[in-house]
Amino acid sequence: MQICSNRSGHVAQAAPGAPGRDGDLMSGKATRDHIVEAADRLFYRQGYEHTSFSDIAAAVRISRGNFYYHFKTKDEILEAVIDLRLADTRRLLEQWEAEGETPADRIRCFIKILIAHRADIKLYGCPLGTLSSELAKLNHDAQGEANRLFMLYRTWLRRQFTLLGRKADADALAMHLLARSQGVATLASAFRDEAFIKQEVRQMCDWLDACVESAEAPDRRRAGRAHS
Amino acid sequence: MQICSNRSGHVAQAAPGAPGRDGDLMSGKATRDHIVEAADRLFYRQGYEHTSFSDIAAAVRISRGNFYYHFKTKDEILEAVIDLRLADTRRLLEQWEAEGETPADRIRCFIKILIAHRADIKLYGCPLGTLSSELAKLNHDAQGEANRLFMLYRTWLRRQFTLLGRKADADALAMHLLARSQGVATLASAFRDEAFIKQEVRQMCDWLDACVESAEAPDRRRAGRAHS
DNA sequence: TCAGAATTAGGACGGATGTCCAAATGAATA
DNA sequence: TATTCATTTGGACATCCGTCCTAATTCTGA
Repeated sequence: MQICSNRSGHVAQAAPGAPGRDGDLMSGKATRDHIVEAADRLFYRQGYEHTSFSDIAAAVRISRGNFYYHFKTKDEILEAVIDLRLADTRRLLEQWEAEGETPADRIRCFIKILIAHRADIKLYGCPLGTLSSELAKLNHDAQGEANRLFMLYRTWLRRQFTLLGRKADADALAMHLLARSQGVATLASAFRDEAFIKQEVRQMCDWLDACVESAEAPDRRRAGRAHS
Repeated sequence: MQICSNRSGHVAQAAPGAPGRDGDLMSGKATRDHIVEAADRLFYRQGYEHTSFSDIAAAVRISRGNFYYHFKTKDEILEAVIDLRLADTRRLLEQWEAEGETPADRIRCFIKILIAHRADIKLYGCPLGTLSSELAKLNHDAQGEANRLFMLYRTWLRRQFTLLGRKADADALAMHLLARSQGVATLASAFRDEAFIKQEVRQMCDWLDACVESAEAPDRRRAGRAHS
């Protein structure tokens, strides 16, 4: 669900007094990071297969041949991009963990990420879902790695729902919420409709409130209708 | 939502006494249809960009050069595939219209298509959603045409919800249901989980029942919680 | 300052792709 | 049978892609 780079700085170890455009002076390790960041953005916006080495090279402003020094194959770049996203996601989840006081608050953080990234979602869909389905069609080896991103959110949400008092169906609730987010992203992108995102986010928040209610009063079966 | 060819026959004008495998004798127009059908299936399973002329040619068992006679460009094949899917979808919707006695029954037909095609969805996702997001990333001209597929379902569902007595929010309900279907397909494919499909379909049916209830008793605001 | 390592640039390569064409084949008609 | 048209074939083509190599450049430490 995170949209590309919510990493802190751009240059890891910025060289002193580098004038002009960003990344003029990049010391060793930084170039690799630049490549991965540019690939991350391009894979999201254009798709993995439709992004060529030249595209990334042009974005980072290095020569095409330079890639071979940092990555042997295109698959290695994909792997690095996925690792980057995994790390970013872990950081994001930790942040929510720290910010939200109650489990419901934290889940709301998850839901509201659709709002925060609505402009990108409208144009490019969800970075998780679109990458996952592309790799599925390519029968790509990294498919399993990419789906670990989904798994990260799934287990995190499951824990939140468990803490909420819905231990029995915590995983089902996590999957349900993930699916709804995915669906919202897909349709918002297809219809280029940001308002739909807001509308559905409101409903998901309402649904979450109902979950909390039914967890607090487990004998009250009526509220379970929303999610058996 | 329809999964590839639910068309009636395979060969349009079958030559008499054609033995062996299907499509041995194909008379003129039939070859074009064969190409489109094979492309339909391959675009769904491998994606549009990742499917080459050679792939389709091998599937139809014609020479690669033969394409130029039937289609000038690859885009033209895509266009034909989308047109085919549009026609199939229209036929499907008409069928549901005839089969279902109540609007709720007809909407249930829509929901249950996830069950009917769960094996394909698990492997390749939803043909609408995956094509839509692929074309979005390619910035392909046919993107608008592809999204007319979504529009077909949207307007059909909207009409059903209107007939159900939910005229005010019929479109929102239609979009909501479309989004949930998309999300279910995406996650079922990512996690290779057919059981999840069944589980979510059950919930969608429950949700539909709640919609019917709240439509029959519009003063009863409590039920609206499921979908404000 | 200078040698050696790290990094980058530029291009060669084989293969695959979409496009396009001329010749061959087949079917139907006169 | 001879002619005409529709259909199919196999391959040429220019281009792009991922990969890989070598030479140049830059950086680093003694």
